[in-house]
Amino acid sequence: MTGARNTTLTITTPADFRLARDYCSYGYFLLEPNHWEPESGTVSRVLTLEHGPAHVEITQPERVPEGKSRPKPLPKLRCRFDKAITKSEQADARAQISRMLRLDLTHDDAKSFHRVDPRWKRIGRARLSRSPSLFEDIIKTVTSCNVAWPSTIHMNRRFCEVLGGTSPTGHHSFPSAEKIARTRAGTLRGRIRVGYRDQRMIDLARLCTRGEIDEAWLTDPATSDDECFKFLLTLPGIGPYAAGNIMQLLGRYSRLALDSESVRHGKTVLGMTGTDANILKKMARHYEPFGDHRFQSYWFELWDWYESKKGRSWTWRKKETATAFTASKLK
DNA sequence: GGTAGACCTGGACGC
DNA sequence: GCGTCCAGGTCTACC
Repeated sequence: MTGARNTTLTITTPADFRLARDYCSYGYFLLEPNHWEPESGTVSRVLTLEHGPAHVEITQPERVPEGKSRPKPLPKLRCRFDKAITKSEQADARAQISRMLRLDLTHDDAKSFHRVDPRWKRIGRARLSRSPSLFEDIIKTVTSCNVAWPSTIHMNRRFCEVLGGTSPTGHHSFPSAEKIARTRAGTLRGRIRVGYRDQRMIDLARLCTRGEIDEAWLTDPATSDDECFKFLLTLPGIGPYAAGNIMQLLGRYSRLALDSESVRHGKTVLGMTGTDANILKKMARHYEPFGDHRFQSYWFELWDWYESKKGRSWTWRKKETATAFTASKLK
């Protein structure tokens, strides 16, 4: 994907940002159209821009500091597109990449979290990756409800293959809200296999296109976590788990997103006993001391457990996780 | 406010 | 290869 006219952007990151660690920090990095190449440390995916889809490859350059032998990542990213993109598209691409990689979370924000939960200071975990858009995060969350992980992978792949746009090098994008809003329920059900989620996803897309899901309001510090959570619960297909998960994707970490994996974690790692409902209550109490960082503490504990089984997340391969990360194989 | 059952898909299992 | 069972979170109806 080289070409003299193709655009390359450089994006400055916070000093503590590490592409491998911070991108491979949440399960969505394994879902299409996202791709992580462990050998080269490259993030790639298609971004939807004003003049059409553009594939981007993102790397973090390294340099060997004077007097040292090991290379250290530089606080910048190199973003190579498969076509030339306009100035306004470049600004949009920067914003989408920044959202995806949580570049808005500063080194000081990370320090605040580590003061509350010092367990993650050494490895430096604080950021959780997400999608370039809130709409994609919402739909991905719905594809993760009431299914096993392989089905979530399949739904996201089909979304891109069936409804996504195509970049000049033949890569598919995640479909826009406008595209899904215009799609028939039968297409979602028959070709993307989303089942009963079909109409709910179309309704979510229509709410997005009408501006009724206002990311600026949802992320405004003046909007309380309770207001945000209550609003999310009014959305079709969004219950307590999905609302909690969308909260963390919005950068609000004061709530947990409790599901069957939480029960497993409570039993397996925290040694909790009782009915599932009892364990969920115990989980909620267990993470209270982490306050506004509850989800980060919970999630990195869960992630650490996966890594104890499967190695560091930045060594995982998408294909292998489709079969290796099912509940029965993680017990 | 709490709870039972339906909603779909796909993996696991038995034959 | 086929049929059956089950897991998974949300929604609705009902008590």
